[in-house]
Parts: sequence; C-alpha cells; structure tokens
Amino acid sequence: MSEKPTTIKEIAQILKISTSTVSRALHDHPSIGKETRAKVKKLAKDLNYEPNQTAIFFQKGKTYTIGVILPELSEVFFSSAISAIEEAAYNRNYTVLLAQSHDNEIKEKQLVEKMKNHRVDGLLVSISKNTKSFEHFESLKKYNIPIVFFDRIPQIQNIHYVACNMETGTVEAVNYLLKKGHRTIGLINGPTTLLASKERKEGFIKAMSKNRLKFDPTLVVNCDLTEQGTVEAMEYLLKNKRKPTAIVTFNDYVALYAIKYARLKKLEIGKDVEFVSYANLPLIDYMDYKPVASVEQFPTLQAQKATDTLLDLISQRSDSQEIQAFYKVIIESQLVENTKNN
Amino acid sequence: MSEKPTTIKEIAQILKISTSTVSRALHDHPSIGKETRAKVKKLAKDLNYEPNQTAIFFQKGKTYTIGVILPELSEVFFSSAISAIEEAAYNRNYTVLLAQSHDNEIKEKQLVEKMKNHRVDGLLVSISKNTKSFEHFESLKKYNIPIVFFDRIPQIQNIHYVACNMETGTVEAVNYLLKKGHRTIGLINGPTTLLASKERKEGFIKAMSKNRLKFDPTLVVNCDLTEQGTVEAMEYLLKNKRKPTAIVTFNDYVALYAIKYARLKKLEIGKDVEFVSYANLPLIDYMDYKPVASVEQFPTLQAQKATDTLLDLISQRSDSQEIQAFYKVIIESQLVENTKNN
DNA sequence: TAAGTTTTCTCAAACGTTTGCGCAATCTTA
DNA sequence: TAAGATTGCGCAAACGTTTGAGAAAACTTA
Repeated sequence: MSEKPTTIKEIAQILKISTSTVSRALHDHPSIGKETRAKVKKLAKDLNYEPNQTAIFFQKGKTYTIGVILPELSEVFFSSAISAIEEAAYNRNYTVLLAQSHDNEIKEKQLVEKMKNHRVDGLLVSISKNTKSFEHFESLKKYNIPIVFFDRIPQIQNIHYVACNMETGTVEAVNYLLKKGHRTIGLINGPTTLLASKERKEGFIKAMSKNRLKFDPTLVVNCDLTEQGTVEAMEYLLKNKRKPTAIVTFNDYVALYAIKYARLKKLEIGKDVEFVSYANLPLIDYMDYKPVASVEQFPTLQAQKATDTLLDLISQRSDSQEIQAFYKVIIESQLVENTKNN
Repeated sequence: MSEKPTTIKEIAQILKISTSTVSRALHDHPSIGKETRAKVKKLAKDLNYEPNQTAIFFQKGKTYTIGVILPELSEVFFSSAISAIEEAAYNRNYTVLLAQSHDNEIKEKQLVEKMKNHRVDGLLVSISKNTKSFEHFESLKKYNIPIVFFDRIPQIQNIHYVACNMETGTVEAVNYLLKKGHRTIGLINGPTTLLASKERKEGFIKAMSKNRLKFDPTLVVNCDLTEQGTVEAMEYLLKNKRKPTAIVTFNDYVALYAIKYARLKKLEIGKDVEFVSYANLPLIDYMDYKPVASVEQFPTLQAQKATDTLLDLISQRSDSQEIQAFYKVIIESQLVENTKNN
C-alpha cells in the first residue's frame, strides 16, 4: 500500500554512482558531467523522486518556514492580515506556520517556544493585548531568529516592526468633522493600556489645538470595547453638558454598538449625531446606518510589509553576520469617506 | 552573539555518559537510574536545552504538523474555519501549515506538492471552485498521508470528508417562508457546477412538493455570485409573471446585493419582499435590512470535526496498518431566525 | 561465592541530504 | 611525451536524535 518515497541513495545504487554525485547532479552542480546529470535526472523523474525536506531542513538548519502568531484569527483585521502574509510568504517560497494566542500571555509564550523548537527561520507577531513582559521574545534573539512585530507592537526598544500610526488618521478625522461644522466632538477610546488608544487621543488633541479649539477632556471616554462598555460610554457622552454632535469611536464594533444605542434613543444618524470610526470591518459598506468616514489602517499592507521585512532579515542573516539596524516601518492611517449605498 | 543551541551530545560529554542515556533520561525511560536522570535533567535545564525538532522530525519521519489548504482566507467562512482548525490542532499538540489556493487549480496542485515535501502528517483541504481533476490528492495516498476534505469536497469516491448538508436547511427555510404565508418563493442559486447549488435546489424542490405545491422552475435562477450577477437575477425574478414575495439567496453577499437592489426599486424589505439566506457573515446581526432568517452552516464546527477526524486518522495510521473505512461526517444545516436589532 | 537477576548504561546504526577535500581520468600545451 | 591544467566523480563526515541489542555493574539468592 504505502510505498516508501524514493531516496537519493537508491538512485545512486541503481546508477552505480555515489550519492554525492546524485545530489550534485540534481542541483546542476558544475562539476558533474552532462551525461551523468541527464541520467540522474531521468531516473529521478521516473522513480518520482521527491527530496525529503525534513532531511534537508535538518541538514541545513533552515526550514524555509516562518512562524506567525496572531491574537485572534476570527477578527477580520487579522484574517485579512494572515491572508496577505501567506500570500507574501508564498511568493518568496516560504511557508507559514500559524498559531493564535487568543490574547493570552501564557499561551503566547508557549507558542514562541514551539516556534523556536520547530526551527522557524523567522517570526511574525502581533502581540496579545495582555502581554506585559517580553523576555520570551528576547530569547529568540540568542538563536538568531529574527522577529518582526506588526500592528500590535510591544513598547520596547531594539525591535523590528511595522505599524500603523493612528495619529494622522485621527487628525484627519477630526478635521473632517470640524469642516462639516461640528464643534462638539466626542471620542470613545479604547483601554488606556493600549498604545493605539494613546495615539488616537493624541491625534484628537492635536487636531483640536491646531484648529484653535480648546480640548475638552470630558468629551473623551475610555471603554473596554464590549457592547455594554460602549453603551455606558454613550450614556456618559449624551448626558454631558456639551452634548457631542459627532463621535469618533475606537473601532467599527464600538461604532456599531454606539449607533445601535443612538438609534434606540431616537437620534437620527447623520443628522443628530454623526460617527467616524477606525476601519476593521469590510461590511461597513453594506450598512445603512454607519459611520460617515473611517480611518483606514491597511491590514493587508501592514502584513505584506512585515512579511517582506522579515524575509529580508532572514536572507541578510545568512549573508552577513553583522548586526543590522532595526526596521521601523510606519504606515500612515488615512481617512476614507464611506460611500452611501442606497 | 548567536549561541548555538545546546545538544544532547554536549550534555553527554559534560556528564561523561552516552548520548543514548541522555536521550532516555530526558524521556523518563525506565532503564535509567534515578540519579543519572536527575543529573541529566538538571544540566539540561541549566544549559537551556531544547530538543532540535528538525532532527526529531527527520528521525521519526513525522512532523506533528498538518497542512491546511483553503481557497481564500479573507472569506469569513474560511477565516472562522482556520481559527477553529488551529485551535483544534493546538489542543492535540499539532501545528498548522497554512496555504491558500485562491481558487486556482494549478496553485492548489503546487501546494499539495509542497505539503507533501514538508512531510506533513496529514492534510485538510477545502477544494478550489475551479478544480476539476483530483489526481494530485491521489498521489498522497501512496505516501500514506491522510486527507480530510471539508465543506468544499470533491465529487469522488473513497475520501474522508466533513461537510454540511444544505438540503435540510433549505427545506426548513422554505417551510418557514410558507408558514409565514408566502406562496411565491424565488431562489437565487449559485453556479450549477457547485455541489452546494445542487443541494440547495433539491431542498427547494423537496420542500415544495412536501407541501403539495408544484415547483415552478422559472422561480429559480442561477447566478455567478457577483453583484452584477445578483442584480440580473433580481431583475429576472421581479419581471416574472409570478413575482416572488420571498427570495432565498445562495449566500449573504448575494442577499446583500439583492436587498440593495430591492430597496433601490422601492420595495420594502420584510413587507413587499422577504429574504432568507445562508449564513456566511457574522455581521448580518448589525444590518438594518437583512434576511429574516439564515441557514447556518457551522463553519467552526465543520472545521473542528474535520481536524479531529484527521488527527484520529493520523494516530490510527501509526497504530495499525490496516485500511480503515472512509469517514463521512455530515453536519445538518439549520435555519436560524435573525433577531431584530432595533 | 558462584550463579542467576535485575538494574543501569553504552555501542552503533539509522534517518536523507549536503559538501569539503582528494583522487583519477582526461585534456591541453610546449 | 611529460608536465600541468581541467574535468568528473567518490569518500566520508556532519547535522541531532532515537532505539535495538548487548555489556557491565549491582544486587539477590542459595
């Protein structure tokens, strides 16, 4: 039933030559004669020879595989990312070893170990929300396995990363709303622990001050990104002395919850109150009541750049031994108006 | 800078014992004395020993890795699936090698080769829409690499698969609409080439005849699943002598396009015309004008069962050599009413 | 204390491939 | 035709681990 795969040894035996000759012949090594090469290749084809990668990986100490650790594959942002990563890796003849941390620090550490043991050539990581310490990544450096972080990056020094700067997009968003005549703008932000929250808030403040409006801290509220949390944030904002006529929300989910709540309170979306959000969900296009605009974060672009960076690092590593600089690729977020669909 | 990882050999040398003893000690082999075992384990820990998996893979001819080939990771159905697959594999200590075919038959074949060369222990596949021949899968059987197909399964014999039967759900859907008083029900189906289209149509017909209504073929229209195609299908249906008051659509995207078109034509959704669809998009919950009900296909459940089946096959293989039966796991689709969200 | 048991460990092969080095055969050139 | 250059190939080690078979050491028992 289950035939054993052909090996180089067998080919050598049949042809009565050495395995090294077979190996070299198959790799078009110059020191092998034309005829032998042809004979070897022919027989290899006939016997359906397939090089045993596990042997090669072992021999070369290289697996042509990159590890990818993402928080949640079911989140649209990350599923778009993994799609792009796979694509980019495939184009450069690399394979993807995939794992998700479910935003669990302990699991993330285990996965890093596992990836190391699998001898991946490099690692692509978007860190878990709950990861506080980063030694598990440090340990990879010792083994010379490069890591590139993307989107969710740890706040430590000397790392390679690709990330999206939320400030620009936020500034654009606020400017856009101001231009539309809004003067009282609220921000439903994420948890304070997130870098992304910080960037959004800073963009918010910057836009205000640039427009000579004073920043009103009561119009900014943090939220845990759940529906309940969003409702509470909305209640807070709508009870405010200065009731916002426009609200910037941390992401599309928050926007959806907020819009739902606003409609429940009989507010007309786009008239009584208008929303701008950060793009996570492609389906926003199909919604009837949706944010007027979204700050695009380019998940696939980020993922692509991150993969390319990682693969560059991998090939550099084998070329030279010197320590290269740290790549810091910043993609600017960008406001896009959401088109009406009816 | 880059230290070489510790090996079993080094441990052996330091302790002046043989590598086999070290290996066995680390594996708690009974024939190793308590003290030696303790000594070995201590030193291993101190030296930060990590077994070189590539060597083990090579040695054992097993990689504890499963290959997964999906058509499109950016499609919600498949991203939910890969999330569940990774989860299930992780729980049984397997790792996932990921690739997407982009519905391209040639690429699919290349990927199967690549997976074979990587010596995956098994393969999980949802086939490309455009795949017509299946020898590339046959070739894996020779090497005793089990394959489990899921959701999109080839129409050939002697394979393991997990799939969702669309007929039941479709019958339920039609019954549901009939019960709501509809008598003229349309079906915007997918391309005739797809098994899924066939099942939907058969369910459609079966439900009609069970309710002693004669099946009207003019109310069924095939479509290529694009927006343009959907618009054409809608035009056709709305021009029909018997104008449907309810429409079953092939998937949520088609439903969205159809609803958009219907509203453009000033039809009131839920009154003039009602929709039932097949669930792909979690976001349907957030929509204002949406199908009243969806036929749930349980992507994560399918993926989970498929992974478990594959891993069972893999462990069986090493246990016994006999050829086992072919697993055919059918999950019944199920109608779920979509709750109102305002 | 010698023989038999049991415990603990070692030897060496094997997995399939790559590659540095050396050697033989062939070809070149004066 | 002898010396050197070139071409074509083989030898053997190496990568790190597992494992069957056997050897040595320790412990029993009569």
